[in-house]
Amino acid sequence: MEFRENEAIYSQVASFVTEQIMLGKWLPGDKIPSVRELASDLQVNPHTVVRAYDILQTKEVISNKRGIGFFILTDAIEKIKAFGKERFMGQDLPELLKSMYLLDIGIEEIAEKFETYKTNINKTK
Amino acid sequence: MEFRENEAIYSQVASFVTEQIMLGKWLPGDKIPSVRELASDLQVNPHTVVRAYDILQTKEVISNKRGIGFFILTDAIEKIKAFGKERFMGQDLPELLKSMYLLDIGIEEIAEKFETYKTNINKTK
Amino acid sequence: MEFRENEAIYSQVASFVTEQIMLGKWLPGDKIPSVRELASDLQVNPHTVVRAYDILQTKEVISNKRGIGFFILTDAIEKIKAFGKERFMGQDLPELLKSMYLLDIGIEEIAEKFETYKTNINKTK
Amino acid sequence: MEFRENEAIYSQVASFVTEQIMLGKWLPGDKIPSVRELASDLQVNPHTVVRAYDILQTKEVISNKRGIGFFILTDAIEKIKAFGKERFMGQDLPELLKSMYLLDIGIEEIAEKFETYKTNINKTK
DNA sequence: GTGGTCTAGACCACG
DNA sequence: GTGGTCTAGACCACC
Repeated sequence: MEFRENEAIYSQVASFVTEQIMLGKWLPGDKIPSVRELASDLQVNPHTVVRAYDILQTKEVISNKRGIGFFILTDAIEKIKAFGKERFMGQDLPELLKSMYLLDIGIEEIAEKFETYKTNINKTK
Repeated sequence: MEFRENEAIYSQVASFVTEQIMLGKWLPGDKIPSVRELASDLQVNPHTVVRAYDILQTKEVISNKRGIGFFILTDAIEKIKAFGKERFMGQDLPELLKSMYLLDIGIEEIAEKFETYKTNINKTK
Repeated sequence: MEFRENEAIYSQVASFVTEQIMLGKWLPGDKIPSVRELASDLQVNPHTVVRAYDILQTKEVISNKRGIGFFILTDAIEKIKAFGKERFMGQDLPELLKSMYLLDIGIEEIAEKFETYKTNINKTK
Repeated sequence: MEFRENEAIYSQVASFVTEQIMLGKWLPGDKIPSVRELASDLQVNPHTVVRAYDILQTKEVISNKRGIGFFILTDAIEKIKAFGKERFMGQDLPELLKSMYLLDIGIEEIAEKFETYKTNINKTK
């Protein structure tokens, strides 16, 4: 896996996990890869995965069964949506609107890109 | 002025300057505040303003007349739009579309917020 | 049975056994549940129960009759009180007093809660 | 500084900081020692102090001024009391009451120890 | 096997 | 100077 330069790896690992859940690749109730396993898969230090799992645990997306591993909580998807929407509405969206206004970009252009994006996603499925 | 946690202050200072220009508060050809003055106004370290001006100079938005100060270049607005659009289309927008897709946010919601945003901007003018 | 996060499960299992004895639910001289039985009842790994019984054996609260099972020793209650009081006075209480002092909690508040606690216990009997 | 065996060092460092505040040795609004400084003072790895500060920042006891250091928030004492009281009432107190009941310890004994504790504290002041 | 913690040492962006 | 991040490697308790 490749990581973006401008965001901390542990944060991207956490996002990776949430995406697996949101895309239905990992299911609520299931065990997720162990710290060492995911670290090996993603070619990062176990410490970094620990930090990512720690964040997800705080957000009540995953939970630790001692001595066994981490499991996806049954209401993980709702939690992810709640956190994500809060962030989107409070931070991302205001930035987006400001950029659109200042750069003189119309909503039609965004709508078009969004359609293209969704089409591409469905193709790769 | 208050700064967002997730972005470097010098970067937000640079954005502040470009916004003044885009909003027509500071005009091309005019002199902008001295490093010390802006640092004092925004309550930041002068070092930080130097770095912001440095970036804007690299982007050919402002120019330094030695011993006098920094001036907004005549084609600053075009430069800002070019840089801004590139960044927006290449980096910000893809992230946003992904969030919208995963969080199940429709384009209509964005369109509505955008209208509200534009209305509010015009009121404050 | 639910377990507290901050304490090892085997330790809580051991506490569970001592409580059954102190509350008179299990009597000195009697046989206690087999490792497998208790593990099944409490939904824990048999390994964990083994460890708990091991500790209680060391503290001379229970004793193993090979091939038959574990039995509560006749002086179990005295042993439990001795161990418990030592731990309470030497470790738990000092921490608690410090917390009470720093958080500005009065002894009256504790006394009141204690009365309520005792009343509730007697009701459930 | 010496650390207890049964509690993580980072947690004890966090407690150390809160105690300095509660005892009035460090004041709200003031800067606390830098990560490296405290790590050196307490003879621990800087990483460990980072983790402690991270927790305190989450609890809104301290706040980071970028490039300068961590500062005690003005309402730190209230925050500490709130967190502490919640923990005490929800976790420590129930344990305390149970121990008192099972070990047959009276409230008078606790009261006496508490008085002794407070007297000793005042002497060392 | 699992996660949790700690150290040592390095590099980086930021102010 | 400040904090933030990452790695490598080790040890531990627990299940």
